[in-house]
This record gives sequence, structure tokens and C-alpha cells, in this order.
Amino acid sequence: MGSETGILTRYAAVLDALAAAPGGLTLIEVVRATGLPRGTAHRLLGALRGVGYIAGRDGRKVYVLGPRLLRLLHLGQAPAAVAAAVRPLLDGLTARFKETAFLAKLTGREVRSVAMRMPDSESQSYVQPGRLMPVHATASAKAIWAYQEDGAVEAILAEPRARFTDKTRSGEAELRADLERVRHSGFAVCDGELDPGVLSYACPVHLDGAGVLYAIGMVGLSQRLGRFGAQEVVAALQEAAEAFAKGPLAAVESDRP
Amino acid sequence: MGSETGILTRYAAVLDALAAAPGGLTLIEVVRATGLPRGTAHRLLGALRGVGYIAGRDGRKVYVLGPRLLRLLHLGQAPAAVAAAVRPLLDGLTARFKETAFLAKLTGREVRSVAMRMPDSESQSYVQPGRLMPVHATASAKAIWAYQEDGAVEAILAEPRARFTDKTRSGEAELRADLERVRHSGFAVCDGELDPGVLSYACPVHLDGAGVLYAIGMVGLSQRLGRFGAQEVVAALQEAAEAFAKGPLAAVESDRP
DNA sequence: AATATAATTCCATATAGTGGAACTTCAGGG
DNA sequence: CCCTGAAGTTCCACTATATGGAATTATATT
Repeated sequence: MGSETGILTRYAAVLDALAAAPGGLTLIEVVRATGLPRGTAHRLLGALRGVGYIAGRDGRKVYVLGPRLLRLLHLGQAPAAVAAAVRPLLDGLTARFKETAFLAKLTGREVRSVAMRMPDSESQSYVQPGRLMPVHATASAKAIWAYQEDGAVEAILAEPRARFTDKTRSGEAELRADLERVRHSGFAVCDGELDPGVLSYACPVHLDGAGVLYAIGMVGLSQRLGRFGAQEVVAALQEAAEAFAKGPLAAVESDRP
Repeated sequence: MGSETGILTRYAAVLDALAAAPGGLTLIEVVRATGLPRGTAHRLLGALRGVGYIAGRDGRKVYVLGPRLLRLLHLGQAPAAVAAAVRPLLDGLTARFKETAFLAKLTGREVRSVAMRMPDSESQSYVQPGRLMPVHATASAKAIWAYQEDGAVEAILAEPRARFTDKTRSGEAELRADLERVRHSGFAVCDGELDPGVLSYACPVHLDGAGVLYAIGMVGLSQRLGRFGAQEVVAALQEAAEAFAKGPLAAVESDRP
């Protein structure tokens, strides 16, 4: 006979308490902060840890906000905010290679370009923000999908894949092999599989505790971009990816369970 | 008889579904995405909205991630990431006024400085990062506390307040009046209430949907900083605060219920 | 080693979540 | 304007699930 919110209020109270304490809290501290009975608090913390909303630090005695919460927030983040955060990094890449640099983001089960920086000399844009990046024909989508949960990947593999050029690799086995290669090498390449004559590289952005949700890449005509060694381009992309992961959108303070 | 996580798994599934859909989801879409029965999904959504983890858009038919989740992110955010995000803004302020600019953050029930930029000419630092900002004697803490929930404010008011200088306003009534004044004017001032001869201004950062968690301020010797009109300094601070609120750490896509 | 404090486990109880079905609202087409 | 199907909302008997005090084990602290 009052406002009905159910059990969520209590979980929310626990999360609030943890969020308010930078260094994390022990069970007893949570009890004091929330007024919950010890047994109850213990169970709630266990459940929260079970779903990944909080994580245990040290000998698991200190609880902090967990990776899954961070993932939620990144996914829900307005594209404009993300775009603002990478801009400087893309500028740097473009200045160095005189080719287009971009950031791709996983949204639901699609990868789309969210920010892009073209060199002044370029007139044609290969990755307008918002462009859908197909899994089987773009480096950025491969860089991202190579690090997603198996279940989600299987769902993607089951979908039909269009052929864009005669180089497009639309077979399932090919795609599996490509993803595997990405996991080993740490980056992805596509050469003419989406647009003829267009080469692209991409590196995954490993967010501390939140997996991979973004990829940073470069695109350009094979003739021009191809003159740089893959090594060189990839090294620069990896550097940018690391910087982005540590940047303004970076992790809540977290750690491994 | 398997892994026990309780009801949280279902809430998490709903949140995941919402996070994966940039534009929000309707009840039926949530049902399809999660496989939950209609009635159940409806109730879960209601509870989530009740605690503010999701918000209704349009005629409340479309659900998106809500403000409270954003607040969690900000509170849990590593200070270093926040500091990186404001740096350019602080640089701008310092360059313009040749005085120290800083960002203060609410952590639990304390306000602390998290980032600071001194002019090259300055040798003494009034707001080293990490410094505690007492509610009754600093502009930044007042700027933040003026916009917190009544309950939390009352708790703060109940605490004892030290006298730092003979100008320190430690009375409860004085503090209440100060907070009220901040709410009306939109900024806070402190003149010698913490350190003698030191003047400071601060403006709250209104985060879209997440209330006020930060304040941006300037400090300096009254003699020097005082030569600028309050109007002028405050206008610049407000501009910076707005830019910060819209910046990289900005809101999840949200709106009013 | 002794002692206090925190973490964890247990379990009888009842509270709170469940989901199918009934009912209402809404949008669009005839 | 009314009909019709789909989406949204409410209801309620059923039972699975959360509850929290007390007992137990682990961990500091002196």
C-alpha cells in the first residue's frame, strides 16, 4: 500500500552506496550505508556480482562497480559524446597518414561508423558517420566481432551475407577464419571486399572490464594507403585505441574477480 | 538447481536489450528481445522506471536508459578520466583570467577538487587535486550542494563545521541562506572564508538528467581575481560548465518522463 | 593464543514475483 | 465513423523466492 518498486530499490541502494565510495566497500560498510540486514546485504551483493554489476576486489572482500554496468553505459552513450571524445585521436591519425580515420561502434547487433576524419585532400567519403559496417566485408566490424560473446557471434554468423564485390568473402567458414585471425594478430584488414579498390585496417578498442565495443580504423584507396606497411598503420591504430580506452569515456574503477 | 542469480538476471536482460537499441524499445520489442511474458515484462519495466534506471519517451511507450544509471557512471568514474575531460576547458579559463581554474566533484558526501590548472605566474596552489572542499567555506562545494536532494543536504547541515578564518560562516542558518542564494543566482562565491585573502567563484555543472555532480571554479588572491567583475568570471565559468556537461562524459540519451 | 569483528551459511516463514487471461487503448483501413 | 488487430495495461490465484535472525566459520587485532 505505498509506492511499489519491489526489490529493485534495494539493489539500487546498494549500487548507490558503492558508487558513492570511490575505493569500494566491504559488506559491513554496505550494511551501514544502506541499513539492510547483514544476511540480506550479503545475498544482494552476491547476486549483483553474479550478473556482473559489481566486482570483488582483493580477496573479494571489497566490492566495486563492475564491468557490465560500464558496458551498459557505453552502449547507451549518445553517439555525439563518443564522437567528441575520439576527435583528437582521429585528427592525429589523419594528419600522419593523410588518409581517412574513423571510429566504429557496436550497437545492438550492428556495427556502425560513429565518427570520421578525412584528410583535406580527400573528396570521397567511404565511411560517413552512421554507415552500417557489414561483419564480413569491413575491417572494423571484424575487429569488434572477433571479441564478442560466442552466442552473439553465432547469431551473426547465421545471417545471410551479401556479396558487394568479387572479392567479398561471404562464406561462413571464411568469416570464422577471419575472426580467428583477428584474435591472433590483434587487427583486421579488408582489401576491396566492400568497395572495390578500397583498403582498410582496424584495431579493436579493449575497454577495461567492458570488452570491445569500438574499433578504430583507417580507410583509403589501396594504391595510396597500401604504400604504408600494415605494421606501421596498425601500430598507430593500436596506440590510438589504447589512448581512447584510457580516455574520458574510460572505465569505472574495476578489476578482475 | 543451477547458478542462482535471482531476479536480477531478468532485469539485466531488459537493460541489455534497451542498451542495444539506440532509439529505445517499446514493451513488445522488449518482450521479443528477451523472451519474457508480456505481463512480466511490463512489470519489470515499471519497476525499472520506478527507480530511474530507465525512462519513458514520447507517450511513455518507448523506454530508454535512464538518468540514474548515468549518475552511477559519473560517480564511479575514475578521477583521472574526468580530469582528462576537463583539461582543455580549464586551460581556456586560466589563459583568459591568469588565475587558477579547477573542477570539483561530489564523492559520497564530500566535495573534492579533482583537476586544477594554475597560471604559469602562480606559485601557490589553493586547490591541489584531492583537496577536501568544506561545504560552508568553498564556492565549489556550495555550488554542488545547492542542487542535491534535500535529505542529503540535511545530513550535511547536521555535521559540525570548523572555523577557518574570522570570515568563515559556520552557522547553519547562514549556510542555508548561502545555498538558497546559489539556487537563485546560479553561482557561488567565497571570499576569504577558507584561506584569508583568497577569493573564489564556482558554477554547478548541470548534467542532463543526472543532476549536479561537479562544479567548475576559479580561485585567486582577492586583490587580483577581484579586479574582474563577478559577472565576467561567472559567465565564463557557466560557459565552461555547459561545455563540460555536453562533452565526452555527457548523458545517455534521455528525457523527462 | 585469546578475543573481537567481519564474512558466510542456514532455514522456517511469508512476502513478492509470476504469467496466463481478461480487459482497455490505440492506429489505421474499409 | 466504425470495425479490427495489435499493443498496452490490469488482475489474481499460485508458488517460487526473497527474507533476516541466529548459528557458524573466517579474519584481524592485541
